[in-house]
Amino acid sequence: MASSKKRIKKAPKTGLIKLCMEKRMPLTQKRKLIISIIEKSSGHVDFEGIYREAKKLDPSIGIATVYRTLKLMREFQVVDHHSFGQEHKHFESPIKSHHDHLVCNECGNIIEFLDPTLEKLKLKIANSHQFRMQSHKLEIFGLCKTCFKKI
Amino acid sequence: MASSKKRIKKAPKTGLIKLCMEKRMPLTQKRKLIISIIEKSSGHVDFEGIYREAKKLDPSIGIATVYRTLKLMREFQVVDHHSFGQEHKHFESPIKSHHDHLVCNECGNIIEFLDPTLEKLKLKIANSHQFRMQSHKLEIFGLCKTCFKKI
DNA sequence: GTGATAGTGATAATGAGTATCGCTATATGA
DNA sequence: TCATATAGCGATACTCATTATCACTATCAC
Repeated sequence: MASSKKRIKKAPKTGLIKLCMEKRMPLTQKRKLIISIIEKSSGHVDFEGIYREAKKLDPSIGIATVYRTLKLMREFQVVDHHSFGQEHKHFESPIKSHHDHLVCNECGNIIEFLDPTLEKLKLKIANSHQFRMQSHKLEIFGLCKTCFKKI
Repeated sequence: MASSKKRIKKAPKTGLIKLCMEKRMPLTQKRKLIISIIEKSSGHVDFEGIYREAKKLDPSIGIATVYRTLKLMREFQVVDHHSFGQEHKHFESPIKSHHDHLVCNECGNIIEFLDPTLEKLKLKIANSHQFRMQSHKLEIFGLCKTCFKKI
């Protein structure tokens, strides 16, 4: 019967853990471990990376705990997650010229637009980072005219 | 033994089918059906929508054929597919302020950037469509400095 | 026609993510 | 200090979208 605490209530710890406490997300040693991994990975980590690192630091940790903690963190809005892959794919003819999208969070409707200033700016930004642009994608999420009126 | 042709070589058909022929993608009746569904859906369709419509127009069509055709079309670059969901999630601390991403297609590295002009422009575009912006995401894909030099 | 080959539908397999279950650790109260 | 309630845990069963497999069919070149 060691004294491994599962529910921690204090400890002013690092920024992200502090944020979790402020948002009243219940913390445990395992959760703190996962949180610190996300925080330490100064840029971006995917599930695989988090799980591998967590397993290394605490081999007893289960895959479900990592998934659960990430889900919990999303619910408490203490992580952002970006997706660079594809999930809910929409197909369209490439005969149409390039355009970007306004996606309504309420009705799911998609409005296409093309803004020449924006296109130029994208290229300018890439160039300023000595980055060779091949493709690009901008999505603006929010409420369309109709849904905004309803709410 | 009806005369349902499976491999079509001519017929100057619609724009998207023409594009397929130009790119030498082998066409069949079933494939043409799927292609026409994508083309007709003037905006965006997801798999579910394509399959439902295809099944309605030709109940004998199998789910595998729809998946196969879409995959083939991607390989022949005759469709664009956008994803508004999330697949390969990257997690990061929200303590960091908003920023966009340059994603290297070669090494997978991600460069963060923030451009005030861009941020203003996003809002301006949303407003011009009477769209209430809640969040937004810009990703520029291409080659980072290092990978560009290598190639 | 005859074989060779590509396309097809049904279905098995895969894999990421989630739900379930029995067990453990913690907190609270007597 | 012990008892009980409850949250968290790991293992694993399960789900569901997508892909691979397989036996069969249609088409093409001859």
